[in-house]
Amino acid sequence: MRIGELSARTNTPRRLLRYYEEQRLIVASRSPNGYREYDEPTVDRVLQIRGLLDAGLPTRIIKQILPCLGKPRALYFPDATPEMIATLEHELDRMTTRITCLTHNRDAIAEYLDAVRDGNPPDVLVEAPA
Amino acid sequence: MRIGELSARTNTPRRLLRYYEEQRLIVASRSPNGYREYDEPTVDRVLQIRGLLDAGLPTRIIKQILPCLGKPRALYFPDATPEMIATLEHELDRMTTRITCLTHNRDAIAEYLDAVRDGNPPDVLVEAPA
DNA sequence: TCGAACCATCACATGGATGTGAAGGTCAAT
DNA sequence: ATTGACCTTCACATCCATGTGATGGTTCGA
Repeated sequence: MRIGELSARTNTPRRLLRYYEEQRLIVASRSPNGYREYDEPTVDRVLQIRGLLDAGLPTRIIKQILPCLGKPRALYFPDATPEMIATLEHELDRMTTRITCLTHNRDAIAEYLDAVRDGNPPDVLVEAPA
Repeated sequence: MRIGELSARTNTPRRLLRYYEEQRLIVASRSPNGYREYDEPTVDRVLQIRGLLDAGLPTRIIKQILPCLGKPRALYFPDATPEMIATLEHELDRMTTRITCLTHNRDAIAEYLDAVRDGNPPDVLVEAPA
């Protein structure tokens, strides 16, 4: 498919698809006329990239992580240098921390919203900032 | 305490503490000489801010979320306008999505690392990109 | 009284993910 | 043959969280 369709199906601006390619997160072949041509799996890949990006990972890291993910696990299997392993381990920790933090705060917000929704707003209303 | 101590205790550059104040995420009183003066709870607050920031929330959102969090729940209780509730609900969804995505990918990475560590690297090594 | 270690404000720089638009090629339908 | 909807590259702009440094005030101990 061409960039327009990929853009539509992933809900991602064309600009960004080109950017991801520039960052070597995705690849595209070219039609004789120079148009980018994407294959089907790219759709999922872009979705995953967006997810990770939105989750706060920079493209630099995503680039390292992606190859270790998809179904056909070993499809692209870069030499797992110790240095890269270390990066992954580090990022693993960061992700766990993030998850904890996010979960924590999400639960707090949920609880808060529940309280408000039940017409059961917090007991005291001490101060309302300007 | 003054900014130096807060910076040390939260492991946060002074520059950022001033920035958070500018974004109205924290407040500081001033000593007669103009120095910022922080109270104890600010330490936790900064930590929480950093966590949320690292989790990918922008200060704009954090500002809205923070008041709904801390222990003395109703301490700052802005009028919960329907519009703000909507924002919170929306952000709640986003956080959940994020958590799912992060968890998903983290598990995949963990699994991958386990495999590599066990001297049990993926079966096939198809292609190593330049 | 001098220097070191704080603090202040201001302002400009950077990096990463994006937005936006110009200038132009391709192609299908009219 | 022209129009309109695609596509290309290039380049500059924006937002946000940060870095960095200039310039100067305050406080304290040697």
